[in-house]
Amino acid sequence: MVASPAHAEGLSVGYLMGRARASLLSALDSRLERFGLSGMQFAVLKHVSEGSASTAAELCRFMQYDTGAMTRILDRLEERGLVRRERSRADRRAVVLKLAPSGRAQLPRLASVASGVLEAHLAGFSAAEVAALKSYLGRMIENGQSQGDNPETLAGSNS
Amino acid sequence: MVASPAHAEGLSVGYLMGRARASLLSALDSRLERFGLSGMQFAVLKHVSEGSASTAAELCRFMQYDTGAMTRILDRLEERGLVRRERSRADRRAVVLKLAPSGRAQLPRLASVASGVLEAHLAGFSAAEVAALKSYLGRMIENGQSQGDNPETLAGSNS
DNA sequence: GACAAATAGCTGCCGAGGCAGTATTATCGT
DNA sequence: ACGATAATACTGCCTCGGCAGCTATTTGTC
Repeated sequence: MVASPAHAEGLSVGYLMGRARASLLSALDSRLERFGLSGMQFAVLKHVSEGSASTAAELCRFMQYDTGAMTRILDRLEERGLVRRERSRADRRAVVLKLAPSGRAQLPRLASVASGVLEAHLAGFSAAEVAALKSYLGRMIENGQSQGDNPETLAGSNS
Repeated sequence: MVASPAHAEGLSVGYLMGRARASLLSALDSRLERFGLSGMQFAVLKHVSEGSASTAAELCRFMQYDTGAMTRILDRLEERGLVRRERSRADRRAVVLKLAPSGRAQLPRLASVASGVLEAHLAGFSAAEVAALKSYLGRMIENGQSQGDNPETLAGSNS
């Protein structure tokens, strides 16, 4: 009755994604531990360094992250002297984020650790397989966005 | 030196997995909300019903879940009359989990909601693509297990 | 049989993310 | 120019998962 029962079997896709993500995250955290950083803190640092976002709000939109949590992460990064916060003069609500010298100095090492973790998890993957994986995940995200807003779209179909 | 730099670009695989999983989870939670259950509670209920695990400890191993958190989830499920806990007579430390009648009655509806959410996220996927996705995730998990234990395996390769 | 080690389940504590509320500043309509 | 609306960043509050510690029970060793 439903589209294809083969898809659903046991929600295993969800479990596998959770496990794979947890493995990636905990490996990253454990390898960054000796730098006193969490994976999330590193990710923020990296985005700031790449200029993906210049303010906290942009960063939150870009990373789909809570603004409160972001404030606290930036607190830590600023305490440790890795990031600087400056009130923007163009928009005095906004805080401009900049990499502090210490952050700039440490970033390459951190980035190499992080990419090492990812490489290890993708060991044995061909470039085409990585691309396929990314594309699948992207499609799932898109599907989820279409669905997430209108809860009545899916009715649970049958008994 | 390392396998392929192309893999690493921006850790995007990690981000995509996080987003895809978050989308799946939040959709499941929001659709289960009117039943007063979280996605995690449903997952436990389902495993109990399928006999994947008959005790809390087995359930924790099977789902890679914390024992303390499991206790609290089972508390809720028992309060709501969906699950029964019985001290095992064979091993008086263990608690045997059984689906209560109310749980058994509600499960089909819940399961159909859950599989609907998954189906929606996998809309447009062929069976082969779903299989490939699962296989990729499985391989990442395996790679992570080999690596997670010995942190010095990966040295961060280069600058 | 007695003692050590391991296991099941539970509890308190901690850190992190999500959410609501607040003060400040921008923007838009009129 | 003025007021309504929105946006930024920050702060408590809540919940949840992970961890350490605890008791009761089982298993293994001598």
